[in-house]
Amino acid sequence: MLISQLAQQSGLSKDTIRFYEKIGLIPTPKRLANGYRDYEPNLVQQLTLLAHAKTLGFSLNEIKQLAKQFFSNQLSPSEMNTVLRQKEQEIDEKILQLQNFKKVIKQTLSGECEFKDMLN
Amino acid sequence: MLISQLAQQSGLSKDTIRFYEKIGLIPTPKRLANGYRDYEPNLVQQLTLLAHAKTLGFSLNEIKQLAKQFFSNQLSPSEMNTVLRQKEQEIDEKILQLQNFKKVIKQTLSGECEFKDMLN
DNA sequence: ATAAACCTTGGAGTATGCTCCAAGGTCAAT
DNA sequence: ATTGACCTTGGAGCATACTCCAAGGTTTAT
Repeated sequence: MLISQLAQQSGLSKDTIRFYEKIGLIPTPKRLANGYRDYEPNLVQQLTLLAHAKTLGFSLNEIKQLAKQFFSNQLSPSEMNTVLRQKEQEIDEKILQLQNFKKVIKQTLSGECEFKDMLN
Repeated sequence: MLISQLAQQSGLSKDTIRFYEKIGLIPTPKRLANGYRDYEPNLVQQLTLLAHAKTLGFSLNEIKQLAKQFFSNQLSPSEMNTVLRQKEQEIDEKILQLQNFKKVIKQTLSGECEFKDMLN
């Protein structure tokens, strides 16, 4: 799979994909005889997951560290468990914050919001 | 309320608060006779809300536009309703993505994850 | 009246995350 | 064999969001 196709299917730009490779966020792909990058099709899903993580407020570095921890095999099963449970908790917090946002929006919809002086 | 106190209570730095004022994200505060900024205590909650929005992946510009739309009074009630319902939907999507994340984490916890080749 | 702890402005610098060349090689079609 | 559509690298440039001076004014405490 060439980079254009991967770009098109993942929704990321070719430059972005090469940039992610440069910073070690995705594995260096195999190369064809002519030097072109040759991607595994499953990278589409990985990039999609990555893009979702970004819209959820995770930085590239956080994503990188997270993936490293997950797949390094340098963690004992119990350490791995701890990392995952902790991440699960962070995600639960984000969900709570979003639900709180929804509440603010609903209050605004029903005219009960007291944040009207937020802007001048 | 002086800027140091606001910084301390909101968890943002003084520079960040002044920066947010410069880009019009928060109202320009009253000034004391000596020129010092004098903040309303309720700005603490607004800054906290803002910080939460940031960790949820909203950019300062999105937050600004959102707040503008909400409080501009240039929207008819029905337009306002449309904006809010749309935002509510975006939030629901984020919640779904987070829940999907949790699922991936749980699969990893139980050893069913197929993303092990994500990093080299 | 001098120090310590506040505040002000303007502007420079930094980190992150792309985004866009420029210069050149490859490949398929006409 | 030339056009057009791919690909490569390296490096510059850009938007966002701070972060950190420098130079100076204010206030309180000794």
